[in-house]
Amino acid sequence: MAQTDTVTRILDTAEVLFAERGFAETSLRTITSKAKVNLAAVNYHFGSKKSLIQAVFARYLDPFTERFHLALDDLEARHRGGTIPLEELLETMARTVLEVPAERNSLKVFMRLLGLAYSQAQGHLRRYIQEEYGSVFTRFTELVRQATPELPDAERFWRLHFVLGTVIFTLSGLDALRDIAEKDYGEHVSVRDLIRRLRPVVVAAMQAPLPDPLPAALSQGA
Amino acid sequence: MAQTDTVTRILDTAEVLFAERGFAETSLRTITSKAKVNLAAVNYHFGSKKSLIQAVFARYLDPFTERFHLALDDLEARHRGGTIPLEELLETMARTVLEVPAERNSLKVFMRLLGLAYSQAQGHLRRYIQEEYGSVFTRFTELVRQATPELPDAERFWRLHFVLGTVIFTLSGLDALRDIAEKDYGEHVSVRDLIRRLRPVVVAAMQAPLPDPLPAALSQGA
DNA sequence: CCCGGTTATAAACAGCTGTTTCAAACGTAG
DNA sequence: CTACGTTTGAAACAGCTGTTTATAACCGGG
Repeated sequence: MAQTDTVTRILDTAEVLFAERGFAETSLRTITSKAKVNLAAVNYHFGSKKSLIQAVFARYLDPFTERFHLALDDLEARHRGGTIPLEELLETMARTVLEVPAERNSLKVFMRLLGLAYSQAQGHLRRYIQEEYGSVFTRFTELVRQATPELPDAERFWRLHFVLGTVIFTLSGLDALRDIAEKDYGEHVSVRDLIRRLRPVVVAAMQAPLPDPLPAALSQGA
Repeated sequence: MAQTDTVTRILDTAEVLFAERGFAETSLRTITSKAKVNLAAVNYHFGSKKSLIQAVFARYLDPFTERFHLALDDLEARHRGGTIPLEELLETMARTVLEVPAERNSLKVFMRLLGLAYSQAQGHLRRYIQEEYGSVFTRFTELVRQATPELPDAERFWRLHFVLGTVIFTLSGLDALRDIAEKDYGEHVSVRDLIRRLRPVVVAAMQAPLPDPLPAALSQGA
C-alpha cells in the first residue's frame, strides 16, 4: 500500500519538523521534500495544512486518551468507592504519558507539540484539542478534586495549571535545558531522570499551604 | 520629534501583536498598517525584522536588569556577609518583574513575550537574550545557591527551571486560563491574586524533599 | 533663502507560501 | 485486456513575505 506509506511518511516527517520549528515556520515544501513525497500529497491526503497539524496531534492523543481512560478505570476499580490518593493519580498520568510515545518517535516530540499547542496562537488547534480530548482531562480533574478535598476549587484549579506548566515547559524545552545542564554540571539527564526529579516537586506544589487571604484594603489593586 | 514617535509607535504596536500571535505569524505589513506608519519605516529604523524583535525585548529587559541589579545590591547590603533567605530572593524577583511593565503596557505582554522567547524556535532570540542579559540570571542563581546549601547543584538547577516554567507558563497563558477559571468559578483573578497563589507553591517546590536516588539497575533506561 | 542630512512615502523586487489544476501512472475488478 | 477509481507528478496559481530603491517631504543651521 503506497498510500499508507505516503501518509505515515508525511506524518513522521511533519511531527519532528513541527516540534523543532513550530507550525508557521515549517512549510509544506520542507515537509514534502524531506519526506520524499510530492508537494500536492499533503493537500490530497489531509486537505489542508491545518488538518495536517491536527492529524499529527491525533496520532498521539488518540492512543493516549484511550490508555488513560483504561488506566483510570483500573484505578477506580482498585479503590472501589474510596478516593484515589493524589500521588497515585499523578503517577498514573505520568506513566501513561510516558507509555504512548515510547512506541513511537520520542517523548520529546510529544511534549514539544503540547507546548506549542499552548504557546503558539493557532486558535484552531486549541479548539480542536479541547473539543476532542477535553473529556479525559475533566475526568482526571474530578478525581483530583476528590483526592484533595481540603483545597478550595479555585486553588486546586490554579495549582493543577501551575504543575502542568512546570511539566510542559520543562519537557518541551528539554533539549535547550539539557545543553545548559550538561555544560554546567557535565551530567547527562535522561527523561526518566527528569520525571524522578519532578515527582517530589509536583507533590509538594499540590500540597503547599494555602496562600494568605487577600488583605481587603489591597484587593482592588492592579 | 517625529522620528521618536514613529519608533515608539512601531514598538508599541509590535509588542502586542507579537504577544498575541507570535513572531512568524505577525507580518511587518500588519504592524506598520496598524501603527499607521510606512512599511519601510521598520527596516529604516531597526534594520530588519529580527532587530525589531530584539528591540521589543530590550525595551522590557533593559530596565528590568537595571532594577533587578539594584534590588539585589540593596538586598546584599542589608544582609552584609550573611546569606539572603530564599523567600526574600523570590520576593525581590517577583516585585521587580511586576514593577517594570507596570509603567508600560502590561505584565501580560511581558510574560507572553518571555514565553515565546522560550517556546518559539527563533534561535537568534535565545542567543541574544542569553548574551545580553545572562549575567543577572547568573548572579541571581548564585544567591539562590547560597540560600539553599542543602540542595545538590543539579537539583537546584532543575528546580529553578521547574518554577520558572510554572510562572512563565501561567502568566503567559493568563488570558486563556482566566477565561476558563471565570467560566468555572465565576471569579475574576487579578495578576496580584495569581502571584499571591503562586508564592506558597513556588516555595514548597523549592523546598520539596529530594527525589529517591536512581536505582542502579534502571539508570541506563531510555 | 537654501542647503544637507534625516525621515517619510510609494513602488517594485525576488522569493516563498498554501492551494489548485490536470495529465500521467498505478492497481485492481470485470 | 479493458475500464475505473485512486494515487502520484510537475507545473502553475494568486497572494503574501521581508527587503530595497528612488523620490519626495521635512527641518534646523549657515
